[in-house]
Amino acid sequence: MSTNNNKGQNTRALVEPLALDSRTLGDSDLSALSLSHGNEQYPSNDFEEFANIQAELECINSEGVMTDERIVIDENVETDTTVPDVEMAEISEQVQTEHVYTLANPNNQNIVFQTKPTVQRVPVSAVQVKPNICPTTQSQSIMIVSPVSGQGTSQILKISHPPSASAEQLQSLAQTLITGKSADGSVVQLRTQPAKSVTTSASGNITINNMQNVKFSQPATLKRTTQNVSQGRNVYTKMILTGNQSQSGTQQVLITSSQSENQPAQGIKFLNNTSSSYVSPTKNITLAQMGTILSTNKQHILPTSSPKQSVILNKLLQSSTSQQSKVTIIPTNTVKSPTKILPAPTLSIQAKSSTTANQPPTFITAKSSTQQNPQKVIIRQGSLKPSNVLGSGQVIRIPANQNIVTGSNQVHQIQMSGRQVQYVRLVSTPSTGSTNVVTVGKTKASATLQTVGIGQKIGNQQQIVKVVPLNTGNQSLRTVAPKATLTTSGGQKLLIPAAAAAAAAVGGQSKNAVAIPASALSQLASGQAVLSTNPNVGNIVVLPAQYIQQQQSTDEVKLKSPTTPGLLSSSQSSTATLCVIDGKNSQRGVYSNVEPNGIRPRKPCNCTKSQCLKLYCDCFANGEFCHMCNCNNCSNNLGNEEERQRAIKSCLERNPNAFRPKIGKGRETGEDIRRHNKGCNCKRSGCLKNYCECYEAKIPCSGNCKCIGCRNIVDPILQKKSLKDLAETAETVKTTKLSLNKTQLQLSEMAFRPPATSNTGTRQPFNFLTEKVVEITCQCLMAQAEEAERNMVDDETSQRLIIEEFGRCLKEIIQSAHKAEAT
DNA sequence: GAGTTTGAAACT
DNA sequence: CAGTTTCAAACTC
Repeated sequence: MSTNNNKGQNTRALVEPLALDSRTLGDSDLSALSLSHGNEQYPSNDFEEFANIQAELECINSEGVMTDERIVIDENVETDTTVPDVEMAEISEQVQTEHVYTLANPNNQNIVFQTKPTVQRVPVSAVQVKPNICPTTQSQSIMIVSPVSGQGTSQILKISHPPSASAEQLQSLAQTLITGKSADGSVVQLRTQPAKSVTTSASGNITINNMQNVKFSQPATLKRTTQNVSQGRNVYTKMILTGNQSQSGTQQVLITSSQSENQPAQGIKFLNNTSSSYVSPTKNITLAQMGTILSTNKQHILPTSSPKQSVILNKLLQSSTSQQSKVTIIPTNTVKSPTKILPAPTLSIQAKSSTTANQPPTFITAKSSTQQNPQKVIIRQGSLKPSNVLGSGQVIRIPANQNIVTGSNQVHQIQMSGRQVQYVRLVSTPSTGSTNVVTVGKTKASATLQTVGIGQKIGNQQQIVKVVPLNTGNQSLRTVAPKATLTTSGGQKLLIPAAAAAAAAVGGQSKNAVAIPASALSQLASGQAVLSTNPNVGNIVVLPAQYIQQQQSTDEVKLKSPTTPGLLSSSQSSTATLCVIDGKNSQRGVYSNVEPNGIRPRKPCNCTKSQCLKLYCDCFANGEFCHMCNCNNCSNNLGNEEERQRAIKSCLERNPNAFRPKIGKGRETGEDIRRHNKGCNCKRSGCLKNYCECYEAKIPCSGNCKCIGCRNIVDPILQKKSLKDLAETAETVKTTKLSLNKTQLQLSEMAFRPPATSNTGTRQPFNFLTEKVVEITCQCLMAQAEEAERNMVDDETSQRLIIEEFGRCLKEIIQSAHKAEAT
C-alpha cells in the first residue's frame, strides 16, 4: 500500500450530531455553515499566492500526468482582509471533458475529484503542502444531511476519527454507506435548490457569491473518462467536514455539488472554523437553506490551516462526457485566525456526473490506485433514478466496518411507489490493499488538507469519491470504540435498525424532517458513508476528515473495542466498529456503545431458500444488502435490484410496517423503556431464550406480547425495592416467626398480584415464580431452618419442616395463579 | 458440524 | 383471522 498511516489498528471513529435544535435557519444564518468566527480575512497577497498555486497546478495539469504529479502549496493564511472575488478563467461548459484531480500527501495519496466538465478553479490559499505532516490528535468530519423531500430540516453530523488514520482507514470511513429511512420516509440526503446566493457576513463568513466569483481556468489537459454519465437530473451532494485544530477551533468543509443538465456546475466548499471548541457551531439547516447553499453549483474548498496547511495536489487524468463542475478550494486560517473565506487557490477539483440510465443512484466511489500510485478519490455524481418514496420513515443503516475496497461496494436505492421509504445502501467491500483515500499529512505546526476517498463500484464502474479536508492540532485523539459485541471477527456489518431512524422521526408524518439516529451516526463514525438518492434530490456524500480533537468534553465516553481494528484501519478486517450516540446526549458527543434503539451488530445471514428477499433474512429485513454473508442464491444485492424491489414491495403490501423497527419505546406511561412494537408469540421458550425477539433485544415482554408462559417480565416491586430493603427483609425473616408469617403473607400478596407485563391472561403458576417470589420463598425456607435450629430440632425434623414450608409456598403460588387467572 | 427446537414470516 | 407451512436462527449434542 502506498499509504500507511496506520497507527491505526486502534483508531476509532466518532460520530456525533451537532446543533440539533435549530430547525430553521434564515439566509442570514447560513453563515453558520461557514463557521467563520472571526473578522480576520485573507489579505490580498494571499491571492497572489493563490495565483501562483494556480499556475503551478495548471502547469501540472497541462502535463496531463495521471499520477505522481504533485503540487505543493505552502502558504499561511492569516489575514484580516475580506475575501476578494477572484475571477478565473472558466472553462466552457460545452467542454465535455471531465477532470480528475488528485490531492496527494507525502505518501502519494491522491484525491481525485471528478466533476462535471465545467470546472472552476479556485485559488487555494492557505493550503499548504507539507509532506510528512502527521496529525497528532483527532479529526472530525461533519456531514450535513437533509431530507430527501427537500423540505424539513437538515441535520449536521459530526464524525470524529483519529488524524492518524491511514488512508485506508479514512477510506473505510468514506466508503461506509448509510441507508437512512426515517419513519416518515425521509431520506438522508442533501439537496440543493437552484441558485440562491448566500452572502457573507461581515465577520468573514463565506459567501456563496464570493465563492462563485472565484474561478479558475481549467487545466488544458484532462483525461476523459468513459464512465457512466448520470442523467440530467439534478443531483446535489453536500458535505461538511470539520477538523479541529488543537488550539484553534474546528474546521469545516462543506462540499456541495449539484448536477443537472442545466446546472452542470458542482461546488465544493471547505470552510474553516477557528473556534476553540472542537464542536463546530453547527445548526440545523432547512432544506431550502441547504438548497440555497448548494445552489451555487460550485465547489468550494476552504481548508483551514493551522500555522500551516499543506496540500498536495496531484491531478489525475480522466475524461468524462459530462459537464464540468466547479471546485473551489479555500484554505482557511490557523488557530488564531478566525474563519476565513478565501477563494481557493489553484487547486481544482472536478466532479464528474454520470448520466447512465442504468446507473444506480448517485454515489461516490473512490478509485483505488495501485499501491505505488497515489491514492485517488473520485467524486462523481450521477443522476438518481426517479424513485418513489416508500412510506415509513427513514432507515439508516450503516454496514459496520467494512473495509473499503474499490470492488463491490454498492449503493442502492429502493423505489416503492406510493411509499415514502427510500433505501440507499452502500456496501463496501473488504479492501484489497489498494487505498482509495488520499490523505495529506499534517503536523501540529502545519495543517494539511486531507481527503478521503470512497471507492465503490457498481457494476463495472467505479463511482463516488469523497474528499475530506483536514487539519491538525495538538489535540488528542478521540477514539470511538465499537462495542465488544460488535467486534466480531467476521467483518460483520453494523446495522442501524429503521427504528433508530424512526425514533428520530416520531410521529412521523413529518416527511421532510431529517433525522439521523444517533446510532446511525455512530455507524457513520465507523467509517460508513451515507448515500441517499431521490428522484428529485441529490446524493449525500459523507466525507470523513481527519482532525485533531480536543478531549475537552467531559461528556465523551471513549469506547474501545479490543478486538476490532479501528474503523480506519486499512486492513482487510471488516469488523464493525460502532459508536452509538444517543440523540439526547449526542450534542456534545456523548458516546456510548449502548444501543438506544435496538441497534445491533449485524450477522451474516445463512439464507438458503429465501434468496434473501424475504423477511426471514435479517439483512433484507433490515434493509441492507447482503454483504459477506453465507447465503445461497442471494438476490439481496444490486445485481438483482428489480427483484429486490419487488420483494420489498411485496413485504410492504403484506405489512406496511415490515421495515419499521420492531423495537420502539413504550408509550403507555410515558416510560422511556424500549419495547417490542409487535410483541412476541413465544410458547415454549418462556421468552428466556433468543428465540424470543423481546429477550433477544434485552427487553421485557410487554402488553403487546402474546406469549405463553412468559418469564421475561419485569417485576416492578423487585425493581423498586432496593437490595438493602431486601436484605433487611431477609434479616427480619430470619429472626422471628412473625417475620416468617409476614413474608408468607407477602408472598401470597405477590402471588395474587396480576401479571406485571403479560397481557395474555393465561398466566400459569410458574409465571408467578418471579425472582421476588423465589427470593421470598427462600427467605421463608431460611427462616424455617433457623427456627428449627433455635428449637434444637434434629436434622431430620429440620429438613422435614423446611420441605413442608417449601410445599406450603408452592401451594400458595399455585393458588395465587388460579386466583389471578380467575380474575 | 449435524440435528433439533423455536418462533417469525409466509402462506392458505 | 386462524391454522398451517416455510424458513432461518438459536440451540443442543
